[in-house]
Amino acid sequence: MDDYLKALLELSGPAEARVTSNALAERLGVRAASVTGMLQKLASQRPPLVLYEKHRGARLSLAGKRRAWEIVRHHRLLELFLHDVLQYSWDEVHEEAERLEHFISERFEDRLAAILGDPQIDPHGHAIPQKYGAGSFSPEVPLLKWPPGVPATISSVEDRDPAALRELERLQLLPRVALVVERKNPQASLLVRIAGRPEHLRLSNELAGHVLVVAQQS
Amino acid sequence: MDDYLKALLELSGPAEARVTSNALAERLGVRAASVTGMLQKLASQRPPLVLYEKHRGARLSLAGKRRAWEIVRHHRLLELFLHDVLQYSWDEVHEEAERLEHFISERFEDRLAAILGDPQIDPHGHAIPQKYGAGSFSPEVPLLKWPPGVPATISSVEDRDPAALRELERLQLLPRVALVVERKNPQASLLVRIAGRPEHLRLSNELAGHVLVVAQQS
DNA sequence: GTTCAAATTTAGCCATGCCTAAATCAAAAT
DNA sequence: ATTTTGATTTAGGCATGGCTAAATTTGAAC
Repeated sequence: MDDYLKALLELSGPAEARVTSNALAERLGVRAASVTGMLQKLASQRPPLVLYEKHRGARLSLAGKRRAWEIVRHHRLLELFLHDVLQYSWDEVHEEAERLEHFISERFEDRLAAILGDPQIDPHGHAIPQKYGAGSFSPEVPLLKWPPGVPATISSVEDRDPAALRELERLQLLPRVALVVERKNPQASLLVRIAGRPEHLRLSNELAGHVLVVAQQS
Repeated sequence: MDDYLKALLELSGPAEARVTSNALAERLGVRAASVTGMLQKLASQRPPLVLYEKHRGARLSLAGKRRAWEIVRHHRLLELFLHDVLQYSWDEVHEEAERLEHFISERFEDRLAAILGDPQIDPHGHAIPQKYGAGSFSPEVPLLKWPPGVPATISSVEDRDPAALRELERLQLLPRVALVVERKNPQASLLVRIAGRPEHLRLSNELAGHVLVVAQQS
């Protein structure tokens, strides 16, 4: 159930657009028929967690959003804890956090935040929502879509793909690193240069798709 | 499933006696009929996790024992972590550990043990089994059954009852504390004196039942 | 040895969340 | 405006682990 709410949050984005059953099914790795069933259940909870109109997708209700952001907070606090305290590498944290996020108590959440010093950012550069907070989406854009020549800073990286994360670490493409896209090779790859380094890096579109950037920090 | 294995481990004790469906049902807070169903399932796993003869109870198989001790290790490592790192009080750790013990990975277990310094004892005085180890039962006996006048040391306390734990903490009846049973009042209470203190404490049988002791440490 | 009570098991049901296959709807193309 | 096709929903099953109520077995008391 939590997984559906989280997927809705992430797929509907800042505009809170409706999300189709198919999109949810793909994201969650289940069949569309299962999604329909679950959406019906979520919509018939009291209070409803999603607003669902058949054949036109679903979006989160207020209660659904609250719960979804809470789970995201759990996830990101756990990732940071696993990384900083338990010495997980950054490609290992997602899977474990994904499992545990559903089971930690309010107290665990609070204590974790306390020993981590009320952190704002997780190991992949994602903002950790405040408690009871509605969370927010930052205005980052995929590196793939960034205009060549314009200085950018990596704001975050997609956390779900361990192999990609290992590769990004090897290339030192980490959050807060400044770079410039030198040249785009639309169907295949991207040439980038990290600020303050001479050499160029060639990134597959696949890999660049995992990197999100914002305009150069002053 | 894990819960059944753990309950079997704890109820069958060092002698590995068979445990009846009823005893399991009581410990797990489910109906006896549910226990029968689960025992049948556990016995028909490959390899079987329990050895079950209908109408005469069940005991753990080797594989069942392995899994049960692993869960106990998870539980006690988590309790110690919650207490020492996340600053839980000792009456709060059980419930959270009970939930999380099922979901932490091997890696989590290992890292936890590492940052805790490969600990041997949890906050309630219970031995933390070694990894892959078969665990063992220490020769502790309930304070209620300890002979009056013979010096004893608290080895551990029952971790499942938060109210009792708060009371024990208030009275300073903690693991490694030495004491003597002054007088027994079979149907009601116990008079004890903590070593090096003048005053006597009156413990209800109920409370004393939560305390386990061993012969005085040299 | 029979009876009876308590313990245990069987039978059949509920909810959760997944599945496949079949039906249906909606929207794009004619 | 109709057809077609792809998206979506319905219908009916499966496994998990609970439940109640009704058998059945065991073992203790006569």
